[in-house]
Amino acid sequence: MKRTLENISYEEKTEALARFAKALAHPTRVAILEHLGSQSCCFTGDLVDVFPIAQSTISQHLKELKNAGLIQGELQPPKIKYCINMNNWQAAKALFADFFDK
Amino acid sequence: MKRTLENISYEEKTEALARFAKALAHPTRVAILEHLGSQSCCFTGDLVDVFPIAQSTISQHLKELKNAGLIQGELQPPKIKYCINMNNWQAAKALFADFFDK
DNA sequence: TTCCTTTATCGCAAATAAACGATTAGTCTG
DNA sequence: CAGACTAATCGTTTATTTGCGATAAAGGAA
Repeated sequence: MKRTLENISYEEKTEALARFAKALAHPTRVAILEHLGSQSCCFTGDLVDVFPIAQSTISQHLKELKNAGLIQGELQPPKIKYCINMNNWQAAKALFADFFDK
Repeated sequence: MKRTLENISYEEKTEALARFAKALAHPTRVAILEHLGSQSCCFTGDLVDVFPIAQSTISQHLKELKNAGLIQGELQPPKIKYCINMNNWQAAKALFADFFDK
């Protein structure tokens, strides 16, 4: 990849939408968010119990969701409580709504 | 990947959302859809002119969008006219709207 | 049929993503 | 400080994605 000299650049909205979409591009991450939505918050350990995948894998998915800005973690020793980042969640919601309104 | 014995299965809605999201997970594909939305339809060749990427690359992106069901091609010799698949577009729209309404 | 135009596919290379087990890093409690 | 517990990171393997040029299809026109 990246074999072209110049990188194409798109509108910031386009890039942002693609970034959010990428975060949602894996069913496990969607499921995590759904779970998070219904509980409003939860701990990593809860997810490990819910989903039959390794703890490290879940941690990675959480990391990506965090990087995308869709969730945020709050230290609550000895656990970490993850919640949806409502600001960015609303931003994403608006982006998608806008996008599909064509 | 896929090193676990059993494949986890998710709700169909979850999978569907992830599939659509995957299709939107690349800025070029988002841009193609935006372009398609503003024109309602267009030809592959148009896109090659608009985006500074190889024709084969665009063809691949179109293929993925087609596989995801977001667009459809109509033979209009010697070209192919691509349009948004409104049925699936609306379905995707509803899925995302639902998802973000948490 | 042969040529021309358009688009899809093939084959390859490089980059990312996905998953796991093992280890490390934090943060209390005793 | 030592131990216990939770979650993140590391290192590896495998799969998927992205991109390109080159080639093949497909269709209509000459």
